[in-house]
Amino acid sequence: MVAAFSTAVQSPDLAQHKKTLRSASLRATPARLAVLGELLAAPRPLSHAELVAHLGQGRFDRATLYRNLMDLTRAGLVNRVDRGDHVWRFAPAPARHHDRAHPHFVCVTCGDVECLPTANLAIEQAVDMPRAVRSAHVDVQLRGVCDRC
Amino acid sequence: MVAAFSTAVQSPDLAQHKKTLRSASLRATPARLAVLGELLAAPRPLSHAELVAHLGQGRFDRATLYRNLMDLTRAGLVNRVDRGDHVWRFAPAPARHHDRAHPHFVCVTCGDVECLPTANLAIEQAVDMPRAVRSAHVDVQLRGVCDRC
DNA sequence: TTGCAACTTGCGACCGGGTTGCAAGTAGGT
DNA sequence: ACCTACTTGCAACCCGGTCGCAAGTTGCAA
Repeated sequence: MVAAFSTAVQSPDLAQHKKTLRSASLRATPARLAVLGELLAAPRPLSHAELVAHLGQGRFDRATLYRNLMDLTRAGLVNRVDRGDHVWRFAPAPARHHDRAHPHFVCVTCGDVECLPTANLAIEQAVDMPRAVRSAHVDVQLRGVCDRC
Repeated sequence: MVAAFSTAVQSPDLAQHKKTLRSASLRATPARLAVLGELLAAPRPLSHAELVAHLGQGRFDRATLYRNLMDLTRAGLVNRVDRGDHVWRFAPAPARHHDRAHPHFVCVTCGDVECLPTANLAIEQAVDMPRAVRSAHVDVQLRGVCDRC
């Protein structure tokens, strides 16, 4: 009964996150749910250290949090980004529309990544450019300070 | 006389590097000259660890090499770049033509940075884009694999 | 509901890049 | 040649990132 009760009162979010994990073939463990929930609730990408500060107070080990971040990243539920300060930050993966190439706006202050519409960028080709550029095999990043920062 | 002799036979490069350092208000110490020479001779940006491997064999301390890399970077003679693998790499600063904005091609494999002509990139503006993009306060990076890699 | 294999966790330890304090040594202007 | 400010070597430290292992959980299947 205790188990049944606690299941009944768990927040809709928690149930949703559980589904998300299971559909990614990941077990829904407390640590995993906490990590996912924390990342989804955070206003910006969190570093491993920040996550440890939030969830590590005797609740979860830093190695556990680290491995969960890796699991979520490998599963594609979370993106690992580098703001440029040599610290990995983790953000929930945005809705999948990455099948088609498009430029990204990367905030150099908060590390946030924003997708820009494909139509808004054009590159004139020239023969002396790297092959990767000519064949459009590049990730286009506009790096600057976002509106919030 | 010994001093005079060794000065006489020093390579043209060495003399040039000495000038470079002095014009940047940096003392021309052996370690500094070695670091600058190594970076200029290298075909690609070197990490601190690589530099230690090349020059550290009993010749210079890793802290010394580290501080010299920092000094050169601060002085603008060297650029510190991040390939994305969380290791700083140092490359001699290219001839200054960075007064006007232009896109960069960053090789995600070797870390090399190449400047592209301004005219070859055009960004269509839209009202819902970040202010930084609209005001062109962004560094445009095309990230891919360069021709050599 | 129970059983069990596979997966997770906590702990402890390690690694390596990056960084600093301090005392001894050196570059270079005068 | 001299003197001062800048450099060096050494030794240590910090911290993010990782891993091995034994104990604890999860969730499929019976």
